[in-house]
Amino acid sequence: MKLATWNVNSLKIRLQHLTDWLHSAQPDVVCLQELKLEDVKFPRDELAAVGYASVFSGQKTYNGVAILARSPLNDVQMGIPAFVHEHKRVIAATVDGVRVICLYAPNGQAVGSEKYVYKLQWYAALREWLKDELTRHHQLAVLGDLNIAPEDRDVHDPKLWEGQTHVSEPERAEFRALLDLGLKDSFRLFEQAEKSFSWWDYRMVAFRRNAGLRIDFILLSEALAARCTSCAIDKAPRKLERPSDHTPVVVELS
DNA sequence: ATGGCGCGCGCAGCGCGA
Repeated sequence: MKLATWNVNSLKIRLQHLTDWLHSAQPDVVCLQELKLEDVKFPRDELAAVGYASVFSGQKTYNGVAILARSPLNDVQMGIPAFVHEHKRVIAATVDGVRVICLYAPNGQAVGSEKYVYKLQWYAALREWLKDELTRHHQLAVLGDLNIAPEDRDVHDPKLWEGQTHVSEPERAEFRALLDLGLKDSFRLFEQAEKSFSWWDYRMVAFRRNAGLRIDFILLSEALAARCTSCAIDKAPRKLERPSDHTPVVVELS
């Protein structure tokens, strides 16, 4: 079973990239973020035509999350139950016995800003919810754009980023709190190249300079981590014309 | 190196992302 996450930065613009990638990568489950479209505009039929069922929670212009799967998606839940908010950042569903949670974490804008405070509140609510979810679902995967670079090795230039959002200590503490629930960062279960990133700024030819961050993750419960045989970042879609600024992360489970 | 990009909205230029 192959699970993937990809922040597409507008599904409307990236639909062709997505369907091409589904064809070449052959994932069983894909979590998408930053759809930037209303549910009535979600390309359900186009995705069904290439073999994927979908559940989605979108809104105009901002945010928006979806799960695609080749098997039926059951017990769909949108949002964090105890954190009611208009932002569409969370969707969950069960596929082939695996509880799949798709997340688009708040950006946080700048340390100390209102949006930063909201980001930390969102993470506090997420942590409590996932703690509960892990008692209900043995086989649980959390996939998405978490907007935190957990360690300095996940940052192209830690000195440049020092004290910025995505790397601040309270954000990193929230990431570690997810690991403390028993979730594993699947990427770090395996040997990886140095300077492996999942996002690169559109500006300053950042991709060519590999000036990126690793902020997209697949976290696995212990039962799923035991089944995990690989985790990789697929940089190919970032090299296309008009790419998303993020690229897919993929795990394989036995 | 402090923004140069790319998106949505909507028709000019701004908010936002990370």
